[in-house]
Amino acid sequence: MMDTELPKMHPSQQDMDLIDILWRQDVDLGAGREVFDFSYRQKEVELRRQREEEEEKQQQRLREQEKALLAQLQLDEETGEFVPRSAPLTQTNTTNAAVTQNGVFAEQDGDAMSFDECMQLLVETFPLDEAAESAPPCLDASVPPSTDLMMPPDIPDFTHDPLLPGSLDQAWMELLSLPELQQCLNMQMQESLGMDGFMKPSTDAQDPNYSQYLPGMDHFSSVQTEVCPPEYINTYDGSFNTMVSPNLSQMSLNVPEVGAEFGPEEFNELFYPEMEVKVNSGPLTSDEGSTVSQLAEIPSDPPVNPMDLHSFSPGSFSSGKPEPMSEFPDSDSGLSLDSSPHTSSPGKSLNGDGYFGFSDSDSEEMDGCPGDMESDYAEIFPLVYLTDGASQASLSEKPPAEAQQMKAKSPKIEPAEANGHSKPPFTKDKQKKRSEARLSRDEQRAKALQIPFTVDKIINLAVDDFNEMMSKHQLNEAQLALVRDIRRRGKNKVAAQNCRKRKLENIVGLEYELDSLKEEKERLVKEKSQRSTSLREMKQQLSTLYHDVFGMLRDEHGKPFSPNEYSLQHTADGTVFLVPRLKKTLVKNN
DNA sequence: GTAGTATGTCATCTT
DNA sequence: CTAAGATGACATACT
Repeated sequence: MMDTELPKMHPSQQDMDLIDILWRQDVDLGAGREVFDFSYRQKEVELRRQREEEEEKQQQRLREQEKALLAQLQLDEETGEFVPRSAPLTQTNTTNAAVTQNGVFAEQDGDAMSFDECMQLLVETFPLDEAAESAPPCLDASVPPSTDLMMPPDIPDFTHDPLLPGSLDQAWMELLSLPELQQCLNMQMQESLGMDGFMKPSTDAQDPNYSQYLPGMDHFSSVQTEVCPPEYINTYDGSFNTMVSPNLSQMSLNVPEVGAEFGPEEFNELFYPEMEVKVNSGPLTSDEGSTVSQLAEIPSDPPVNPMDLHSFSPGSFSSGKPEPMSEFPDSDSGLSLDSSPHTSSPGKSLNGDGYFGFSDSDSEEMDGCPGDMESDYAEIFPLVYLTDGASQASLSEKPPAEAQQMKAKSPKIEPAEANGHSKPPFTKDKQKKRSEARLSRDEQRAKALQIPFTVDKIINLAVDDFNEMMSKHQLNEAQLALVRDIRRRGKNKVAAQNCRKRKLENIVGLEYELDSLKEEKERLVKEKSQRSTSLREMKQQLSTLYHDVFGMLRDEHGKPFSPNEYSLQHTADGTVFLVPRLKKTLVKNN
């Protein structure tokens, strides 16, 4: 709810600005308001580039914001469902949160100090040994999961983020300043880190999907449930659960998120110098040994960077072996999902039937083509992936499901999935999702038949190149037919888009023409009126002149001629005759 | 539930 | 004649 609204705010504002600018430009160019639309269209080509740049910047900013907010947003949804809402908080959300939340939040400001103090206290209270057991475990657990699970999802976002490091920092600071976090820290300190009995299963908060999709992570979830105190979970659940290892304190919970973006090492250096030592140094004791070991394995590899993603060639992914970790479809979808609030999508937790779309569709998809789809997408539509960050994330989750639909040819499946998410967090992206799904449909078909080309190539290659490409591979009838269909559909799709665009432009052009004609008509009517008036005046003058001249004429007796009996007529050469009316009529009659 | 819109797809015509 | 493009008509999804 909040998330959808917030993002829109910025765009609208910017859009308005942009429109304003464009309009002003048009005005400068002499376009009137009436013709604004049309001129706008006509200059579209010229302005498009500019607009796109603007939009891209805007989108990036949006993504940043969304990303920063995602966690909290998720929190809202999930908490709303499962737990007393603890408040996530971003500048934008703060207002709402403050209203809905209890007094705890009122104290947000000035919490930063408490956090530092907490850390200090923690260090003091728990020598390295203990820290290794308690705090470090949290970090470890949290970090690894984030890197492991979230890597794919984060990547897209991450690619965007580098440009705006500030946002991350800000989000971080916000997280750190969270009252819950502080509270947790305090509690943790008080209770010491011996959280053994602490945790009780709050799987609700936890995202079952991860375990489902990431076999390796199962133990994580279990560990979480055991270790994490319900209160903590409740407060943080949402995005945090999914992203962070549960066993950690709030702090740890937050950590993973950051770690995912910065990489564990960086994160540790920044916020947990001491912790870092422990984590890195040590085999983790406690019940999470397994997790720890995983962590160790999963090292503090910095999250994959954008370039890395790019480097992934479809071929490598589509090699055909489903690799649970790297290839996992979830990773793809998760890729988008994790970073986005989706991870915490309420639907999942509530229904418990696993990730929306992933459960069934994934399995199906898997059989046909191990989840390399996404990777392929990344290659085929790199821009989309790299530029679309958050929104894309939401999109990516759907494709599988939709693809399934397509396969089954039963669009009705979607509603069922929709149920899965009682409320899709990012409905605004649905269009994109849809289009993406469309593309993925052919993609999936191609995958299913193991067609060795990308849909992109199939569609966009020139005839000669296409034929050459086809000749290099032995394809069976079905494959050939599919390739032809894909090419035909792809080209027709583009043609349809062009056609519609043209039609729209024609309509706009005709509207403009209509306006022009109306204006001209008005002008002509006005001109006619003026000329009519002028003519009347001239007639009047002529009449006056006539009477003056006629009145000055005298016959041989010095008497004026009667206007009833005579009239004045003039010839082309300017000669004027006095013609008897009767005579004239007689002449005429003759 | 309906109307309007956007988009993909197919059939057909045109280039 | 074929391929590609253009376009009307239809289906579907979404708002």
